[in-house]
Amino acid sequence: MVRITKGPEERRQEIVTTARRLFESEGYEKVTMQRIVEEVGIAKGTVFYYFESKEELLKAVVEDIIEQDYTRKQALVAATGGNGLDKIRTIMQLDSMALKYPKILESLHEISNASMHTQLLAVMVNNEAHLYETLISQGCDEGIFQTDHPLECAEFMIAAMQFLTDTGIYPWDESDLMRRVKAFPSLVEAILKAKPGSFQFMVQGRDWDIK
Amino acid sequence: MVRITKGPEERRQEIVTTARRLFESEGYEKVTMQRIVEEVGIAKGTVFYYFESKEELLKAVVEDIIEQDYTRKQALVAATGGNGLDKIRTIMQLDSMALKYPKILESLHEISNASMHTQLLAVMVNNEAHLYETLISQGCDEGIFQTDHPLECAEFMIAAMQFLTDTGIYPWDESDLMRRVKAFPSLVEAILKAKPGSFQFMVQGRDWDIK
DNA sequence: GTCTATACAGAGATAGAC
DNA sequence: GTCTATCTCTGTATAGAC
Repeated sequence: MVRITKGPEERRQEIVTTARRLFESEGYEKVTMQRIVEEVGIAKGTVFYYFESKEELLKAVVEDIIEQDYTRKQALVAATGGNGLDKIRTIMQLDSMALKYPKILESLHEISNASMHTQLLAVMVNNEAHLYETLISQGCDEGIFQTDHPLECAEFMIAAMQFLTDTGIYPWDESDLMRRVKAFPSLVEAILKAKPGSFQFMVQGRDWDIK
Repeated sequence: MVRITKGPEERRQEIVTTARRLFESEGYEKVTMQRIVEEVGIAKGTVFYYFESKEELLKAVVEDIIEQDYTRKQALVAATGGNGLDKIRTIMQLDSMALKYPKILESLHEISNASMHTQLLAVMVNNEAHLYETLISQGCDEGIFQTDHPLECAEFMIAAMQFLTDTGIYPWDESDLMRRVKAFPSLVEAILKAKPGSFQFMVQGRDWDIK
């Protein structure tokens, strides 16, 4: 058989990218190592040369997703002007966009995806919380928010909102989703002691109202 | 070989109980069907007669856990007097007890357990939220809380608190856990617009302060 | 250092006898 | 309703070619 040698970083990234695509579209448990190596066009042993196990590969994929997402958001925040609320609005709206598109297949409620989703969620909470913390602190300085625990506020809100709306984690009813998203603004405003209506943007421009 | 026939419900429950014990102590993914049937003392085919797949068996186990937990809490609430806050305190303290003991083995942070934990968490949120909703509404009537969304408040708080403190879901640092739990009272008070200090009991009588 | 090819124990699942 | 026997295919390990 033809032997193709590539630089180690290139090959590694190739595996991660392919695995990510397959995991995202068909679920971690359903995708076999066999399938991955066929798609990449390498031998089975090669994957195990780069990653000790399937779980290690999953970790790498999760890091890949998080890193990409985080970088994009941080750049966006840096490029955005305005007060803390304006900046939070910017990244929150980015989230709602990102949530819609690539989840079509995922939302086939598979328990099989749970390991991947949970890990993703946990790492995301860790990362995003620090981003939000900065913006919440800024808002406190500007007098539009008020809290003694900006980081914990951020973690609390992100964890709850992600968990309660991600249909990849659990097949929530559509009516449950609507109900929850409609309540989010007042909940967030209560936590941050923000002016009523500040977070109303969270339910606007969405299909929640129409359905 | 000896052939033992039992009533279908008895046998089913026997399988669920054994599977639950093994899943809880060693993790869902690590426990094989082979292991389960050996422990129960039946043939492999029998399990597949009762449950279509290993995942179906997991569902049954999760329901078993939730049901037991929910029944106990509901009875406790019914037996407790006082206002909404008193009752919430009662079940919240029950939680912290339940969390401590049977998790010793689980807290070996295994990705393998994620599917089970996530499912458990989601079903628990669904169930407990309704319990808390009643108590929050009662508190609103009594003038000690204030919210337009008692159910969504409940879901939000339960999801966030469980997710951020369950080391079976993700191996959080101990310092993260302490930090978060210490912030919970003021976050919950903000959401429910309760009197400052109302939920201070959440951090008392715990080991958080000592460590 | 990179990679292929192949081997293998053990997993979840199934068919059909009892 | 329960058993045994058996199937397929998985994740993983490894020997050795380039």
